[in-house]
Amino acid sequence: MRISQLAERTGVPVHTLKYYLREGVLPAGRATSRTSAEYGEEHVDRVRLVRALVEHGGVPVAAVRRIVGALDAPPPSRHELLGTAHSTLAGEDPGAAAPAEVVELLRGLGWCTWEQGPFVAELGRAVEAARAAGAPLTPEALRRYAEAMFAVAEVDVELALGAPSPEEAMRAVVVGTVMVDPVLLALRRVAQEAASTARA
Amino acid sequence: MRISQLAERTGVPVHTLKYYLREGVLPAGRATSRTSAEYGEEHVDRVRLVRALVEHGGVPVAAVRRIVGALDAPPPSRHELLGTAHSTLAGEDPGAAAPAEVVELLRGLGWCTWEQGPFVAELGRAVEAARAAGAPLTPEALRRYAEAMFAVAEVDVELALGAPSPEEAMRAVVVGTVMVDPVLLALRRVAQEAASTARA
DNA sequence: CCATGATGGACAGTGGCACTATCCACTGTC
DNA sequence: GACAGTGGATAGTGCCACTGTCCATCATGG
Repeated sequence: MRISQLAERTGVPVHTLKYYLREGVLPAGRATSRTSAEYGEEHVDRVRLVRALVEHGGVPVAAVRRIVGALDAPPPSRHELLGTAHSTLAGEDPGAAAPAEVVELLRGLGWCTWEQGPFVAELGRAVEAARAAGAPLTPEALRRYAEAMFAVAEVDVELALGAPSPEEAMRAVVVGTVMVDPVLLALRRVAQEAASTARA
Repeated sequence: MRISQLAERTGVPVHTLKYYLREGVLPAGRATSRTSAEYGEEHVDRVRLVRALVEHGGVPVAAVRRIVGALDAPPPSRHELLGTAHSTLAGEDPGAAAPAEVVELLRGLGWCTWEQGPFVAELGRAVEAARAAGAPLTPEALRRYAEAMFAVAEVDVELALGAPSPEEAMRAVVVGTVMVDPVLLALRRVAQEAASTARA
């Protein structure tokens, strides 16, 4: 199919598709001449993925480029799959070391995590910011939040392990992580109403 | 204290403080003359809150105005507190009705929720977007995510109920909801590593 | 065979947003 | 009484995701 048909199929304007091609988040079609190229179903999927990440996931286009790059690269073994996915999603440097409270929390929970990794540092920043804003985030509350999110992560891991191929697993981790975040936050709000009602 | 001292205390440039005054997210100081005003500790707290919401919470300044407006308004009874906080945080219209799957899920969980509310609709959109992006979000996985987030919400509600005053409770709900979101997402990533390691 | 319109490519422009800079009249302070 | 600080207004900056314009080239219907 030609670019105008790809635009029609996906509902994305031709101009935006050209922009995606320029930015490297959409692979070029198979050139049939110097002024035309052929696009396939994989391009439709890719466009849908990019739109979802940018629009609903709030991911910057530069990060989308890294993500789709990771999806296109030959996926490593399942062991390093999560590491590859995470380093793709983190992108930034850790910046500061994790505060003692966070490290202690993780150790107390018995989690085997990479304490120098970007997400532990990110967690430290987030906790600090919440406290600075005046949120009543006690260590006990944090521990219970962590246990709940461990249950979430177990589902994540099972979904990834259930994927038929390494490619699918990679997609499950990366897309699942980014796109399920808003689902979890919406569930949290709805659950707050339910929990509040249950208390009354 | 004067605006320059407020800037020094908070680390926010005077120009930005003037911008916050213009945008109505920072109340004016007590005018001591036509060219000077006196700011107090409550202004320091407010600036820290605004910075935290904008910088770490990614909240647009227009939404911050609504949030601080809700914090300043005399808080209603504890029963309607969550509703007030949520309508402040939602802002937007529900848009579309929630899909059948989501409504069914909530009923199956026995949650007493307002099915026409903005967050149920938001949840529907998020689920749809995740599926469109190719995330393997099975109904069973969604159910387990929901249960985990219910545990999160229980902590939220307890923190709010534990607040000494309605003002504090309002702050706990609004700030806690917005600023703890990044904490939860960071915990999810860290927990993924831990859960993945535990499986190996 | 040729007019017409689609295509790929380059590059500048748009709109939203969170600031940030400039300017001005005025005033508290040294 | 100089002078930096203040409030107020207006305009500009940088980032980012597009979006509009222009052009040479090419596919295709009449």
